[in-house]
Amino acid sequence: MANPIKKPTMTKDSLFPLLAAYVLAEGLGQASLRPLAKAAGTSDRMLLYHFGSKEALIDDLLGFIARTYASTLDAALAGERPVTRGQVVARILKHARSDAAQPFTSLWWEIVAGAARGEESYRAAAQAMMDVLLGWLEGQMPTADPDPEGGARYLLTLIEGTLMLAAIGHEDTAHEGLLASGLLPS
Amino acid sequence: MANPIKKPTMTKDSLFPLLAAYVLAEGLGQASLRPLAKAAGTSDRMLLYHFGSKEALIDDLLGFIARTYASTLDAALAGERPVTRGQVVARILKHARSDAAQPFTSLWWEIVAGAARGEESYRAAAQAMMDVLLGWLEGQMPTADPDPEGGARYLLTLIEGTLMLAAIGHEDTAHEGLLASGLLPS
DNA sequence: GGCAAGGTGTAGCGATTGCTACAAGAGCCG
DNA sequence: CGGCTCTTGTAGCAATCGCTACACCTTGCC
Repeated sequence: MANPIKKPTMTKDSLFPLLAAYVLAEGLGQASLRPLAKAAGTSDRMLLYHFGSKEALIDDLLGFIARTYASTLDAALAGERPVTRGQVVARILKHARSDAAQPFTSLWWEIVAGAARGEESYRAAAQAMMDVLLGWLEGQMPTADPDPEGGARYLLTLIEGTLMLAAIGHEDTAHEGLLASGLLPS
Repeated sequence: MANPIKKPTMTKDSLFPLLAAYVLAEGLGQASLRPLAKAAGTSDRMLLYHFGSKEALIDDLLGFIARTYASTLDAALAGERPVTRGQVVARILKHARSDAAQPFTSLWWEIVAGAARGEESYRAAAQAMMDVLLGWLEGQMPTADPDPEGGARYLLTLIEGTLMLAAIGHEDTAHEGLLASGLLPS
């Protein structure tokens, strides 16, 4: 019943950044307990002690990553409000293609795949991250935009399609599609 | 040096449909040799005999699935040529959301995730399937369309973004995005 | 018939998986 | 001090992984 009797040298919160770094670098497919533990400087035994099971660990970790995503976005996408929808799209795409965002982009498609397979925590994490991005888009829509809410959703759809095509090596197709959309200056 | 000395009761080509059915139902993550063999009515031993290694098996199987995708699309999407771009989008989305296409849609995101991680055969399969879809789109663009090639790429991007959002439970967002695009009748 | 070669089953190997049993250290409260 | 709970390490288990060694059977050719 009593709470903290001993100072733990290692808590969930201190583990999350290291675990997330490993998963971002190696992918969820490589996220077995022993490699994860090694990356976090602990043992599989302790990971299970803290999280109860691997499934719970992944759930928590996806939540952490989704939360981290929000602050990362804010920090990376600061700047004055764009004037056109095309500038909004260009800013997002430039960020998504940056080296800093690359590990996250790889992980993103694994999360989508898990969500598509019905894994609930994957779906929750994916939804949370899309909510963040959608919120950012809504806040960045040009002040003169006739339909900021619908426009943000339209741009989100287009952006995610672009990123998917880029992920499979169809970036040219995506680029030509964006040109044809009239959003980007030719 | 000589070729077929004995009639094999089981060839690669006779295995592909059963293997593909298993992967479509269970996902690539569950595609271990023994379950695959069981689904195909053979043994892990024989799968390795035919394909050499699991990696080669998956490579071949992804190729088969990509090839199958083409004929499936043709069969499912027959019909008279649409008059508007919106009708093209609506037809694809209706098909993608059908029960028949659901297993494939789940598998699709696993393939994308593999491609994003740099797996070459995943990327090849994903590119092949997008080529097929793009080709179909180009052939279905309205005859009066001012820019069929660019328009097809634009629609492809929008469609894939919509499917991704739907896969993670953001179908409402995608639908509102499509409405705001002006392609669909409200 | 004999022989070589392709095809197939059985058994198993070493590695890795998630997880657990057991014991021991560390700090608090009485 | 004595005990109590929290924390941690060591070992190990049953299952599964991809893959292989070995033996056997069939089949076609000479």
